Amino acid sequence: MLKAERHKFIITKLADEQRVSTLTLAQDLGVSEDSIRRDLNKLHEKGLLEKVYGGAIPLSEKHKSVFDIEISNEDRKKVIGNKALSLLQDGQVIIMSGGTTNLVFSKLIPAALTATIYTYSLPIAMQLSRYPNIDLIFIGGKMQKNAMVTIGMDVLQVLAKIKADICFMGVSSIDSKQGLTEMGYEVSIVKKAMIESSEKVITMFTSDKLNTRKPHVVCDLTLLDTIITDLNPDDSSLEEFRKSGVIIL
Amino acid sequence: MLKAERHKFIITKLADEQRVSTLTLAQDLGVSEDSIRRDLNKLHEKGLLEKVYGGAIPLSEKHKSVFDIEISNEDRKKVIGNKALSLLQDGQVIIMSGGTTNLVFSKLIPAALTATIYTYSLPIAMQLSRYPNIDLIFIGGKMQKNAMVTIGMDVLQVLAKIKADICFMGVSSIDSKQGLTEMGYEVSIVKKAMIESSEKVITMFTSDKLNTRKPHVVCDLTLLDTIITDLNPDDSSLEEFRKSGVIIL
DNA sequence: TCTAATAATGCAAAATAACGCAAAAATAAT
DNA sequence: ATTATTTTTGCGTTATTTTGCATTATTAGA
Repeated sequence: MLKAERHKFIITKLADEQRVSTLTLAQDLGVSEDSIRRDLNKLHEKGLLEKVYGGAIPLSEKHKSVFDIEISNEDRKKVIGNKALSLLQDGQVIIMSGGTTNLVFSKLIPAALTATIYTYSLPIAMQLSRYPNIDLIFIGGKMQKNAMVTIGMDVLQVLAKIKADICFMGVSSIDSKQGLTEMGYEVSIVKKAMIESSEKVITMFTSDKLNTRKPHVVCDLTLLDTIITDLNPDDSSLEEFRKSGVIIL
Repeated sequence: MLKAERHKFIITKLADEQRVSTLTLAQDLGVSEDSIRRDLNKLHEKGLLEKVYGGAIPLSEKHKSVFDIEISNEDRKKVIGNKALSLLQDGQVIIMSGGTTNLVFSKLIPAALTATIYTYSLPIAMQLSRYPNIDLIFIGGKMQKNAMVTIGMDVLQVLAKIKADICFMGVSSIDSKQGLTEMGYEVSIVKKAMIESSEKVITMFTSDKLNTRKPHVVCDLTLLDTIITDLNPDDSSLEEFRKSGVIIL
């Protein structure tokens, strides 16, 4: 049994049972407890588990790196993303806002897509950088660190100069009367600029955002071309939106 | 038995059993363990398997997500990063280039540091976005997708307008005669601009980059203020650099 | 505080790997 | 064919890694 196999076994068992004990592992794998301890130390160094007295437990959420982003309601967001795929066409110029909905959407984009995409979100840019046929342009500026997006004048200046075919916009809050609203003033300004620069505006949001409000207004529903939710397009809770004439997917 | 046949056998067996041992393979194929080791090394170089003590295992499906970045020689890079920490001061304006050395360095920065940092590397920006007291500015532009950095005119324009106290620069190649050189033309231009915009220029590189060359010249040694390697500052292989008067950490 | 369990450390033996080298084998050149 | 050249191979030697044990800390819990 190779050391690497032991490591794999330990990781697997840990994921399975949420805890492993030094003694049990030693018996399972037929090696001394010392070896197991050394394995556990190695795996701990690699940041794959948390050592505790008597064994090990999975990594606590805190120590995870910035690079793995927590996505809530991922399933719903996949539903939304899949609907959005139908709007993509080769050759488009696209603006993508930040947010985890857009991030999930990015992962669903077919590898062959040819397009030019502007974004100001770090995680989305990283995701899109694996697509060989996408011209990717990052809109620089001051970083809003929690959301990992750029904001401010620099962003507005760039947006003012471009003209996109379509923009995919995640939203914080949407309400049939108030329209789109955001928590941060600066983000709301950036979104306004995005809308200005795009031929078509697609908003994507999970149904829990429905009929909620935030301090800063982005725009009202009339400026939106399409909204995409995880709900069935003719769900009753979308009634008000249907009246406003926006396309619902 | 031809070498190519052995290779094929090894790959097949590995796919089959998820592990191969040097000893067993030697017996199976009727050659010495040395030959098997050489085979395994070759196959490892080709990126077809993962070598481990006692044999080999299939490639770990690690960097499946764009978000986890493979860092080679991480230990050495940590040594470099730790040395570089001594150059940080509160209140500095800093430019950071891309590269994994800088990424490792970023992770080592003390949480309390107050500074303004410009960067054009997505992974580094993500990493730095967890520091509460750092003003982070991302330099936008067209993305060079494999390196996850922006390049081109937009980057140059921003760099031309800023004046930093210090810049931390990873390098592809350095040679005591040729100076700094890069694989890509555009990256070389960006680095030139970085140097222009910075009071002090710090270059960081692992010792395997020493005395190597790439097509595009960035600058010669005289423009560098400090170089940081994983070697002891008075290592003999740094002799030429000492003569040029640059500070060596 | 005391005690039993668990961990860390240093060490030597065994296993494995790396290195240099010369013989053997394969390949290319004449 | 045969000579020259490169590649491959196995062996001896020297590192490096792994392992279990003995010993010495450290920890958790009564």
